[in-house]
Amino acid sequence: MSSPTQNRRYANEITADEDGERVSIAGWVHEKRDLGGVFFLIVRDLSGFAQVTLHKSEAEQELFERVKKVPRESVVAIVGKVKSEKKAPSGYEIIPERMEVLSVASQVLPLDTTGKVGAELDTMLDARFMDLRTERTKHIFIIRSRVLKAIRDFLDERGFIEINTPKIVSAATEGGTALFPISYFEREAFLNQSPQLYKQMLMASGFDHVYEIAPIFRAEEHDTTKHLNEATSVDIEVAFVSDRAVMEILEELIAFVYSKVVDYSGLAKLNLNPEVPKTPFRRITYDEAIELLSGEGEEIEWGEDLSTSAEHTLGKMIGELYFITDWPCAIKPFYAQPAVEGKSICNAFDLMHPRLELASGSQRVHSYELLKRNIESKGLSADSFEFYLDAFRYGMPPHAGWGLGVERLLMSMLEIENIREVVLFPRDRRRLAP
RNA sequence: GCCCGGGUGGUGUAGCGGCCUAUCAUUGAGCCCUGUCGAGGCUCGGACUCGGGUUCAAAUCCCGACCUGGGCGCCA
Repeated sequence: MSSPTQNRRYANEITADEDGERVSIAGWVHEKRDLGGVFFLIVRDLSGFAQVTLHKSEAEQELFERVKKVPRESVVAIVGKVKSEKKAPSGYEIIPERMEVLSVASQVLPLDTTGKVGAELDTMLDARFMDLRTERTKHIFIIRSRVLKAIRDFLDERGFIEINTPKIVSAATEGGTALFPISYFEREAFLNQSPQLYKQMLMASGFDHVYEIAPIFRAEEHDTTKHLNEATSVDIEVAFVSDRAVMEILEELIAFVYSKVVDYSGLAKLNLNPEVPKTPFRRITYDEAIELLSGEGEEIEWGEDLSTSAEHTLGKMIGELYFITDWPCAIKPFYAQPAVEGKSICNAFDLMHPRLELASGSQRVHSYELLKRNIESKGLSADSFEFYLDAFRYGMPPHAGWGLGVERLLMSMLEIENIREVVLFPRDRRRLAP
């Protein structure tokens, strides 16, 4: 006897046109509906659902009893004949000849996979393997995959080279966030907070368009719906261009990603109907942002970063994706290029969604002397940046770039409130397993 | 880190001093039913986070621990 999973088909590939043909499906027992004389077994696979139908009077008794007994969420392989049937949800059903139980599921289940009863996020994450069997969660991660593919397609198309930089780094970093220390043989090392220094060093190498999609680690003890301790960042760096050029790449990329998501049929399962944002995105300067906020009674002192409530207020006023440009250098990293030498405004920008910040970038300092001065003026030691600064001494072109949070992009596109929902196995202040 | 909430069957919830032998739904076990698609009907099983206190009486009030949701801060 052949393997029951040989020539296995997906549920949504089978059509009523195949009436009478023998097919093989495999998946999880989603639901069982026992009507007495007729029994329906709903089998779920990646593609969707297949209805397996048994009539008590026609089916082989032993098979009928076994099908009735198989616990929900068990893994089964079914071989049977396709029957065109208008009363079946997808226009066809399968009249089984064989059923093999490949794995019996224990009862009772840690959460409901049919969507009848909800589950709290914590319950979902504890039983993520099962949560992924629900339609909603499954589609979130299929969309995530499409988003990442769209990003790669877009950047590849424009001649970018994909790079991989180290995730274990020495102490020198751009500052700001706290790092996770790790033991590296006899030395202390850290998990990287961003590929910033490395992607910039590549600008000196002649690789003048690079991108990386990789994890970043932040040891902040933040406990919010939009922060993770391990996140995925899309970083690009481009030589011989200004901040304006990389802003254009960013907005076109975002629009392209949206266009690849809106035509995904699974969006219906999330009850979403997103629109592709129009480019170019609105641009306001930091000064204009402060003024707008002041008009709403929200006073930000010049030179201070925008508070969460300021971000929300601005977001409500603008109501779409927008850039904030011309930031005070004081609240941007040392590598942000001043608009005019010696001035306090930098060629730096943030890409904002009405609910949260998605990306930030800038024109970079490419002068060795200025960069060294900037590092020192931020209270950092130039010595520990030697490996980085060296790249600026032997021919560093002007360059610009940005970093985009994949999870934040996803949660904003899909109107998901908690960032943990768009990560398979999120890492936060408390969660280290699964 | 600060400030507010919340921990009740597997899951999601109601109850918020005595009416609790704790509600409802779903899940589980079993039975009836030949077209279900959140199937329907009937029977049964299953829970008050832990420790201390107040009280004649605690799921309910107080204290502590642990877990957890949100807002803010930090941060991207």
